[in-house]
Amino acid sequence: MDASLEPLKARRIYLLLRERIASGEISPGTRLASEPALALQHGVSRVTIRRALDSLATDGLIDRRVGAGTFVREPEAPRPIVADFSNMLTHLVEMGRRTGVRLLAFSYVQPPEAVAQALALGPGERTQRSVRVRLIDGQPFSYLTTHVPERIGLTYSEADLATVPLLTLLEHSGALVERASQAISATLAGPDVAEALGLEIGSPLLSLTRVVLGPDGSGVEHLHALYRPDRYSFQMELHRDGEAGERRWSPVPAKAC
Amino acid sequence: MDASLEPLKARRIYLLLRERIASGEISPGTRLASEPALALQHGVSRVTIRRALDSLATDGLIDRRVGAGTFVREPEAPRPIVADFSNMLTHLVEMGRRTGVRLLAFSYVQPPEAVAQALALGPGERTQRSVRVRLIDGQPFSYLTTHVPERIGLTYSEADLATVPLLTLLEHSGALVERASQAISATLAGPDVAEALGLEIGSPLLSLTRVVLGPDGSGVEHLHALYRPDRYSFQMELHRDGEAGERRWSPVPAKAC
DNA sequence: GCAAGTTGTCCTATACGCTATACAGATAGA
DNA sequence: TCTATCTGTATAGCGTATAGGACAACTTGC
Repeated sequence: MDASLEPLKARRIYLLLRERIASGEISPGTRLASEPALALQHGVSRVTIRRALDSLATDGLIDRRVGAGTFVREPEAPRPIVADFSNMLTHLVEMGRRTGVRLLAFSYVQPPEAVAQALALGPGERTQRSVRVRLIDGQPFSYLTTHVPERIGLTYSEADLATVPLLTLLEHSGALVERASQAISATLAGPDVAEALGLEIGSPLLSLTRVVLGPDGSGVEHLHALYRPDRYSFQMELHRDGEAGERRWSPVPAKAC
Repeated sequence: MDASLEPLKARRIYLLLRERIASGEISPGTRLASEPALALQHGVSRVTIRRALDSLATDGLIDRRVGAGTFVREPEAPRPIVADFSNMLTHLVEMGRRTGVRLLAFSYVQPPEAVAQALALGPGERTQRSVRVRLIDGQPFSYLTTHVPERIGLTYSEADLATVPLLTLLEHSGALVERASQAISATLAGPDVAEALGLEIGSPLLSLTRVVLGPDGSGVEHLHALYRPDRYSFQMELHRDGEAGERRWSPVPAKAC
């Protein structure tokens, strides 16, 4: 979780062991090789091994017992939030979890080239830019940067944005929301995002870019979202469809939530 | 490409800038902030900034001009592959791109606990484990670890696996493939994955875990896939559906490919 | 042409990652 | 109980990354 301040060699070994544990290659309850043994195996000093194990320990992945050894801990299952392909949070209500929003920035700006192009804006056309952090049970899990064309953004206030979902604001404002295209990728946490999400710089993040368009192809919203993978993931059910030779996966429609 | 011997801070800044360039956050042709400015922004010395820029320069991502500044170079256009929500590669044929597979490992093993559970295996039941790297135009973009119950895996050979898509093998073998559930997340590259994908250790990766089940709920395949985000991303089209007050996104069905 | 600002190069002092070693306290097995 | 082995802790020393300068060569805009 916080291996980013870690030196090079220790970080490498940390990632290596973390991968082996996560993949189940080293199953829970197993005793790891001793620190001197690991040092020998990896060709580093024992101090370096200890640094790696320290990180694993603060991640809660291992259990160190003096005199006995180091053991892989049973996962605690603080289950992350799960969203389906349409990015709706599911089961939030059933689980009795509370979400919140912190508005970090709000202003009207000249949008980045990529955003202007995606929203099909004219040259010089400005956008309302907002940066929000979403929380679940008081813990931040996503960092959202949105751009909305100025004429649409002016229909609601900064205070609205901090309380009402953006898409609701847009549809109440009369903007017609017809379709969207989104891409999912991965990236690293920069300094600002890392701080807002309570992460180390260089932590992995799930990245989502969504462009919402109206019926006439005009841009309504540009969303760039970064998620903590330990607290949020996309999940979807697929069904095998089609005739033999032409079979493929198709999505199972989302349950309302 | 190889900054692996690079020190800590310089490496971080290298990764950060590289990510921003790859994601288009800093568009091609743009001039970067000056080295002293970058040093100030990131709270490091100019020497460190220069180390990071050196790596970007040898990667061919930036263009440094004495007296003028540092500029983001136009990408050489190895556009990333795009997959839709059902994880089908799209437009591969139209683009005339060739994919390949390298088989890194193949054996029958006692599966990790998590896998055994997902596939609903009995205790002691073994699986066929394979590790493959997929290539596009000779470049690796994904690292796939699959587990298949032994009785199903025995119906095809190691050579088959290196040439024919796994799902095709499974369906030809008589296994009934009914549905699947998958989760998308993000993680960091460990040493082995990093080498196989030609990345630095600690690079961000898109992670997909898919469990394929037969009609009776029996496990058919467990897939753990890691993707280079610069060469691969998930993309999907959504449509706004439902009555007012109950509106939500639904997926636009994939085009056959 | 000139001034301001940029990258390229060199320097020294400091900070720190890493190694190597030693020893104390806890544990487990014979 | 005794012994081997493990983790926890501390120390000293080396090599190098980093900080913080200074200066030259070059470009751009005025």
